[in-house]
Amino acid sequence: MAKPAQRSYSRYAREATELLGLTIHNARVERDLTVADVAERAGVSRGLVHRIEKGEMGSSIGAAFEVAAIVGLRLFEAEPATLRRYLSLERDKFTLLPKSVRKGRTKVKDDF
Amino acid sequence: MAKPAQRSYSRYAREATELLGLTIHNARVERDLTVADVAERAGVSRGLVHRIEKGEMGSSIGAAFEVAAIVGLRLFEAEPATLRRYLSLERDKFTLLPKSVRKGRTKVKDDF
DNA sequence: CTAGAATGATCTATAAATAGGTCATATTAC
DNA sequence: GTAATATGACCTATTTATAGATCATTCTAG
Repeated sequence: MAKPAQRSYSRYAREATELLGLTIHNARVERDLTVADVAERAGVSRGLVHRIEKGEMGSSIGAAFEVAAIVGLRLFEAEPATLRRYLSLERDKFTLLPKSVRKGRTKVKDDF
Repeated sequence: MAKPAQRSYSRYAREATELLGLTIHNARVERDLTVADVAERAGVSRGLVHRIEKGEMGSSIGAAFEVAAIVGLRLFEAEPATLRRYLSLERDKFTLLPKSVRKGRTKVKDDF
């Protein structure tokens, strides 16, 4: 009962995915790592690394981020310790506020 | 002949995925959008949006980035136009240089 | 030039993600 | 309080991604 297939994506999402792939590719080349090297370290196949670098939308986020980490990319432009602080901040963001401060639903336009 | 299953991920990749999910969640709540709203706009199921917000590694990168865009997140901290410039830069990064500047393979440590 | 290596693409069987439903539990509105 | 809504979790059928192989091409080293 899944969808008939053929997803559509916004331009922004497509370009962001392509940018991630290109950045991974460039970082890998700069570090003189082969696709096979990265695939083995990430525990995925050579073809998957290739598709991630191509920016294919269907790749799993786990594999993509793992590969990104292996080639030395810092997601969110943050070092591990910094990223951990961000995590704590986001985790606590709404736990203190009562949810009732969020009142009426508002229409938001798709401005991307 | 796929792998027997049960992937393992680095801590950095796991935390980056969790941070993305939390940030999406907080952005959605701030905009007073329901999970169902976002799911419908993204063309995915309610459960998938939920899993993305939980930071599950198996979600597709396309779905995750689409949802992120819908709740107003700017991946790579870039507006659409800026992201497009980044894309161009990354695309051209190595096309000018001869590949022979990259000489011997170097050992790189897994420092994350 | 030739030999070797890396890349990029395609194919098939299998594993995994997803849709879409249901249900239980908050949470909010009344 | 009750009703309505949102969330979170679970299940199953189906779609999709992935592993692993092969092959053609491009790049590199000699």
